[in-house]
Amino acid sequence: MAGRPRTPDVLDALGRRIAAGELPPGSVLTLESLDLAYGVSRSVSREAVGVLTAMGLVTSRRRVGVTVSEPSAWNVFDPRLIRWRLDGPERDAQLVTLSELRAGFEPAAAALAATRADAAQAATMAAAVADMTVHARAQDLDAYLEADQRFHSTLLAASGNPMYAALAALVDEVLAGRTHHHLMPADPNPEAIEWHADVAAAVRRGAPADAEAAMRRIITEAQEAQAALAEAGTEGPDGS
Amino acid sequence: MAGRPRTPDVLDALGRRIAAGELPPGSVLTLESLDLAYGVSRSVSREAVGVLTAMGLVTSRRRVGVTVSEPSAWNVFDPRLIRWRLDGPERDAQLVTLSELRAGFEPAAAALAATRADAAQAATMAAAVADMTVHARAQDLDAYLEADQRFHSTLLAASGNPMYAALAALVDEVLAGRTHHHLMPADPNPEAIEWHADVAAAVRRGAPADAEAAMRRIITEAQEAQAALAEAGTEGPDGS
DNA sequence: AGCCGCAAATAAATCTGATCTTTGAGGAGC
DNA sequence: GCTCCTCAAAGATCAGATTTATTTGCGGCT
Repeated sequence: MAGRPRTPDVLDALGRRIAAGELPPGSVLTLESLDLAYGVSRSVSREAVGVLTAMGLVTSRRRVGVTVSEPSAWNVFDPRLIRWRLDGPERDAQLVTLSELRAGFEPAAAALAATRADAAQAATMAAAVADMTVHARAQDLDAYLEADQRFHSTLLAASGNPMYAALAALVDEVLAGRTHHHLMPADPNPEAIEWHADVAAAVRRGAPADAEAAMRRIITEAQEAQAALAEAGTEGPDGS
Repeated sequence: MAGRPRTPDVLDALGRRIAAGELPPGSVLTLESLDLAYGVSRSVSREAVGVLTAMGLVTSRRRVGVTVSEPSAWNVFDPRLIRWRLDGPERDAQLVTLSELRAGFEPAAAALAATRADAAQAATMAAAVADMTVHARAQDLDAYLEADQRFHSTLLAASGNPMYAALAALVDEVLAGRTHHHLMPADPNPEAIEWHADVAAAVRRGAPADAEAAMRRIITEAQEAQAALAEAGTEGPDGS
C-alpha cells in the first residue's frame, strides 16, 4: 500500500501554487481538502504541510485550517522556495532580488577568501578562469556557465565561512537564470573574464582589497548588462 | 489521545543534539529508536525527521535509517538551526560566522535603503537612534539592544529587498548574542551611536555612498570591540 | 432591550497502530 | 569469482480514534 513516496509530489505542487501566488496570503486550506485534491492519505498531506510550515509558508491552527502566511514570514533563503519562485511568474523579480543580494555579499566573500584560501582553491579558481576563456571563444554558453559557477563556488568555499559557502547555490541560480533566460550576451564580455582573473590572482597573493574591488567590478558589469538586455527585451523589440 | 503537540519537542531535542555535535555526521538512527527514546508514536518521529530533512540536517533512506548529513549540506540560514547553534557549544564560532556575513551584506543594504526608504522608515530609524542615545546614558543595555535591533530591522526592510529584510532575524541574533554574551562594553561607544545617526541621515537625504560608508564603520567597530573583549575574556581575565 | 459571559456543539488538526513496499545484504548456484 | 535470488529490516503509507479550539447559542446581568 506504500508505493513510491508521494509526499515530495504533494509538497512540490503545493509549494509552487503558493510561491506563484495562486494561493494568496490568508488563503485557508484543510488537510481533508488536500488529501482529497491530491488523492493521498492524511499523513501525506500532514507531512507536506509540516515542511511548508517549517519553511514559513503556512501556519496551521486547529479549527481554522492551514493558512498561507504573508511573504514577509517566508524563509526566502530556502533553496526549494528560491527554485519555486524562479519557475513561477515572479521569476524576473526574484532574479533582481538575488542579484542585489549577491552584489552585497560576494565582494566581502572575495576579501575573506584572499585571507584564507589554500593553494588548491587558488589553483581551482585559476583553472576555472582558463576554462571560461576557452569556452567564451568557442561561444559555448553552457560550458562557460559551468566554469563560471565553479569559479564562484570555489571562491565562496575558500572564504572559510560556511554561510558564504552555502550561498553558492544562490549564485549558481543567478548565473544559470541569466544564461537560460537570455539575459547574457552571446559572447561574454572579455573584460569580465579579465576581472575574474584579477580576483583569482588577488586571492592567490593574499590581497583582500584587490580581490574585493575586482569582484565588485564583475558584479557591477553583470548588473548593467542584465539591465540593458532586460530593457531591450521588454521595451524595444528591435533586435531582429 | 492526541494531547498537546509533541512534534515540536522531539524536533527541538533532536535538532539540538545534531547541532551540538552530539550526533556527528554519519550517525544513523532509526525511527523506531526515536519513538522509543522520546516515548512518542511513529508519525511524530516521522514528521520531526521530515522537517530535519527539509533543513538538510539528515537524509532518510530505506533499509538504512536516518543518517546525519555533513554540515556543508545544512541549511545554515534556517533560523531554527541558527538558534540551536547559538545555544550549543559552537556558540562563539557561530557568532563569528554571523558577524562576518553581516559585515558583507549590511553596508550594501544601507546603500539600497538610501535609494528606496520612505519618509516613515527614515523617521523610525531616527527615532531608534534617539532611543539608543537615551538608553546608553542610562546604561540600560536591554533597552539599548531593543533600539539597536529596531534600527537595523527598519534599515533592512527599507532596502526594499525581501531577502535583506529576512536577514533582520540574523542581525537580531548577532546583536542579542553580543549583549547577552557580554561581548559588549557596559556603556556603548558614543562614536558608534553617532555613526548610526550618520546612516539615518544619509538614508533620509538619499545618499547611498554615505550610508554604506557609515554602516561599514559601525560594523568594523563592532568587530574590533568584540575581538578585543573576546581576547580579554579568554586570555587575560584581569577585569576584576 | 441590549450586552456580556459561559457552555455545548462542531470542525479541524493531532496522534496512534498496523500494513505494505522497498532495498540492502548475504548466500546459493553457475 | 561473479551473478542472481531470497530474506528481512526499515521507512512510507493508510485508515481510524482523540483532543483541542473556535464558534454559536442560551441565559443572566446591566
